[in-house]
Order: sequence, then structure tokens, then C-alpha cells
Amino acid sequence: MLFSTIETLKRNQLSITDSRKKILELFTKSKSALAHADIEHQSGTEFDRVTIYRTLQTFVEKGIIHTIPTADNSVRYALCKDQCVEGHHQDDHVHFMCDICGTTFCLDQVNIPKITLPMGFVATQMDLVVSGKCMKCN
Amino acid sequence: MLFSTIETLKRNQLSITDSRKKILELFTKSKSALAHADIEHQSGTEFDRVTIYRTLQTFVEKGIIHTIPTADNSVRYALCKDQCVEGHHQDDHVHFMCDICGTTFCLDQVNIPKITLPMGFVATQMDLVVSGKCMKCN
DNA sequence: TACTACAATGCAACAATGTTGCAAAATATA
DNA sequence: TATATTTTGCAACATTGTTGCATTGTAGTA
Repeated sequence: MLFSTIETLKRNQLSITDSRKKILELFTKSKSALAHADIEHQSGTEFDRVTIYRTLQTFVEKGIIHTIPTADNSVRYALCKDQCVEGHHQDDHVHFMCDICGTTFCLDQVNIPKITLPMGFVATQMDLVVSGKCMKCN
Repeated sequence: MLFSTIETLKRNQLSITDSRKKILELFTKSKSALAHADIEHQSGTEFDRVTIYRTLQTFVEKGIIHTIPTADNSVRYALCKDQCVEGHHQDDHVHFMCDICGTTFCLDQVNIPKITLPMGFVATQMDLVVSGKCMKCN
């Protein structure tokens, strides 16, 4: 446990509200990445859909969570490590999506290898998403 | 030019229809990847939205086009190279999304490097999406 | 070319997802 | 505790994606 949810919010100059505490808690408790729909279901009818959208947006902007691109039009979110700050993310680890159970993992220990881009292209971010079977479904 | 649109459809045992010809043409003419919305705009009111959805789905299943995951909830599609066949895609190249103009490129010459996954994980597909500035916007 | 079986399309209706403006409520600060 | 500011919930709307079914178009064959 690195920071409590309240500490994390304060550190990012965010006011402490029920929805932010609860949603951030969901992320810290969850071993895998969450889609908007997951959060909506897990938080029940406690918060408005709009609040969840805005909270996720705020967290991404502050560098608390990062997005994981998917091929099925349902972006996932996961907690960032400490090196992410407002406006710039540094999530250079690989993500894994299980085709069977749908779970999305952050493989923090697996780094994205450096690659050489063609002339004229300048990279600011790289996302490597691997799909297949996870250790539970294998 | 490898195959004409009609040849490609025949090769994949698809009946030749106006929408399939037109949509496949859009892909062959386009240097970059297309989102559903792009196709809808570029084909005007010629085809129903539903037809476009179904056509794209069919093309993906047949291995004619492949999906490119994105972090902004708008999956892009691009033509596959010859090695893709029904049911299995072999698109191991890197994709590049320009933050400025939004264009998505297939970097066919840049291959996704091999990586080592943790115990228990088995990969069937890898997607590496790089974002930044393309050669036009640089 | 005409006929038939089958596949694809368009339409309608719906579900899910995402966005915006604004009044009410909650939070932070003095 | 009072006030300024931020956040929330609601409503209304826009966009995106899905499904069933009647109609139309395509492929194959006589």
C-alpha cells in the first residue's frame, strides 16, 4: 500500500468527495483494469453515470490512472505508477487482455521495447497490448 | 496494385455487392486507416449505417482488414497484407496515430519486437500503437 | 435469359455510450 | 460558521452499435 485514497487525492489537489474516494478505491482494490461499465456496475446506483465519466477524466488528466486502448471499443483504465504526473503519463509497461475472461492486466514487469520509427515520425507514447489466454484461463 | 476489389471479394467467397466494392475501394485508395465514421462520411448516404457495420465485420472475419485499437473509443480499420486468412490475422506491424491530425498509419516496415510474458500467459495477438507527431505535422 | 435458392440490404426500433448546460449540493478556505 | 468555489445530479441530447424482419440483389442452374 503506497498511499491512501485520500492522500492520493490531496497530493493531486483534488477535493475529497465520495465519488472520487469510492472510484479510486475500486481501482486500488482491483488487480486488473476497469472499464467504465465495470465501475458503473460495481458502484451500483450510488453515483450518476456523468459523475463517473467526469471522475475518470479528471483522474486521467491528473495522472492517477491511465487508459488502455482496446480493439473492442471499450477503453480500460488502470492505476498509474508513481512516475505519472499531471499532463504526462509514463506508463511504458505492457498490457494483457484475456480473450476468454476479458480481464485486462498491467504487466508492470514487462517493458515496451524501444523501436525505430521511419523518418519524420516522433513518438510521445507507446501502447503495447497483448491478447491471448491469462494464467487462470490457460 | 495487388488485386482488384472484385478479385479480393471473390477470393474470399464473398458475393459482389455495391457496398462491399465501394468500401473496399475506400480502403485501397486510402493511405491511412479508417474509422467507421470516416467510411460513413466518405460514402455519403449511399449505404445504410448498419450495412457499413456488417461489411466491416465481414471483412475483419475474412482477414481482409484488421482492427487497430485506440485509446479514444474509435477503432480504426486498415487493409491486411496477404498473409491474413479467414479466422486468423497476422498483422505484426506497428501502428502510428498522429496526435495532431488524427491520421492512423500502418508502419509495415516496423515489426513488433518479441517480448517475454510472465509464466502462464499465452499470447495470440500483439498490438503496438505509437502516438506522436507524423511526418506532415512535425 | 429466366427461375430459384440464398445472401445482403434497408428500415425501424432499440440499447448502450458519451456529452453539455445548469441548478442544487457539497467541499475548501478564511 | 459564512462565503467562494467546485462537484454533483438531472435532463436533454448526440453518437455509436445491435437486432429482427421484409425487401432487394446476387449466384448458380436449367
